[in-house]
Amino acid sequence: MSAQKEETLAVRISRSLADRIIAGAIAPGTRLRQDHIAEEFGASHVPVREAFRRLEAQGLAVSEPRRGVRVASFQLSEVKEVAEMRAALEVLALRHAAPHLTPAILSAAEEATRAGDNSKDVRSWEEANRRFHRLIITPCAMPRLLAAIDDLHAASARFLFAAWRSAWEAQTDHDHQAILQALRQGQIDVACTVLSRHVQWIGRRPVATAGGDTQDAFAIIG
Amino acid sequence: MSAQKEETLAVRISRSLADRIIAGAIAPGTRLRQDHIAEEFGASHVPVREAFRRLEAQGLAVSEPRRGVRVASFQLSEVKEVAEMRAALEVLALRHAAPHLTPAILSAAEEATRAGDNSKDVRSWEEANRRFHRLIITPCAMPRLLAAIDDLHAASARFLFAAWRSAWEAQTDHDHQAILQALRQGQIDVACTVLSRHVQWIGRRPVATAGGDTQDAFAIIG
DNA sequence: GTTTGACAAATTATCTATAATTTGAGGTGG
DNA sequence: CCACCTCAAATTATAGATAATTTGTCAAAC
Repeated sequence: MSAQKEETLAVRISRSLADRIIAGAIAPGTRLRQDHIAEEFGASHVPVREAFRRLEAQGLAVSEPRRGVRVASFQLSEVKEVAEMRAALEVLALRHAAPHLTPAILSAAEEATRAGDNSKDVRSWEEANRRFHRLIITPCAMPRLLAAIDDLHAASARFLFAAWRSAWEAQTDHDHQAILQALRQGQIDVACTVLSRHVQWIGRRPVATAGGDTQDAFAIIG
Repeated sequence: MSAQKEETLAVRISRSLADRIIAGAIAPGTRLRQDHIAEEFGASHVPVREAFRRLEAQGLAVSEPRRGVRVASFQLSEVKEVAEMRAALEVLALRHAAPHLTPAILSAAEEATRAGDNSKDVRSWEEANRRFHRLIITPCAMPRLLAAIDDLHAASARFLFAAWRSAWEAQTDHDHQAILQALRQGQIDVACTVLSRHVQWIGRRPVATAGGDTQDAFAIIG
């Protein structure tokens, strides 16, 4: 057993909570009670509080002093903000990564695109989509930039799952194909332009609220 | 007295440590020992550990499980990375802020430029420079974006203070003036172009190392 | 003179118990 | 109905204890 692995308890707890928040398993606004969570993980409150600070930094939770920590809520304006930040940073990353892209990386990215097109549910589509984006930008070798983009992808996924919790129909991703084609032909500017537009495409979808009426939900589809 | 203010002890500790790390008062690589710091602040180790997680998220400290937390080190590649990220994100922010800029904001920014030009030391120059940049982008009203830019400014300041700890000679900032002029004339594209080049200008300066020889230090001057 | 090994000291990471403060809920009285 | 009081629950923080691990020292061996 063991599997202590070099990982601290706080990291494991924060990752586990992050997964649930992103998946929508814990609703926005829900209070995260340290003692309950500590009990759930068989831990004390100390690592739980550390996990809270990590979630806060990722923008997944908000802390009000003396009033505890809640799952962060989000609105349309935040979806737009994240989309534009992703566009700016992913384009920057792609420009640096482009000279280091190999045929092997590009075919792995193509495989990820196919996996996304054939996905039966949102979760596996999101996983494939994230894999595609990560593959083509990782060779930029800019750790701070990549970490920032990862956090933005987490936020994106949260929006997506909130809107498309069920009822997902995959469609072939022409943008991904266009990006790959441009990269293969060395047309970096074209690839960057398509990528920028791609991640800023915001889908809309009517969703039933708790009150019984429907209201539009928005998410980044790319 | 009191001044409990709505702030948690961990926040105060992390801010205090962040200031010292940015100012270069604690050298890169230095171990941050929780019990020592706890004693210094008259606190216990729990809020200190929370402060560490915050510093980690800001990129000012790195943590190795079971081996503690160290002040993050940095190299030229990281200076470049931060400069490019700042360029990408500040341009995005400026585009959104531009329509909301008022004459009052622009004259406050002009005042900040003058304050920078007349600064006698790096710290006050950095303060004025940061004020200028914050002023012209704050009206974008994108909290996540502004928070990300703030963190990048902290990293920038760290590079700057490491290279120009003493011996600072101020010079009139023509870029700031050009940006303001373009904004006044509604030439947003021009302002963005100048801003992008401006924050990517990396200064170089020979600095004496502990070993006795000199080596070049680099920093973002804008 | 290095290198190795053993042992002591320091440090991290965690738990448990406890105190102080604050929030929020509920009930009582005006 | 609203104001106010009380009280339970939760957060924030302290303190002390413990196991595991890292670090540092010092002497013996090569």
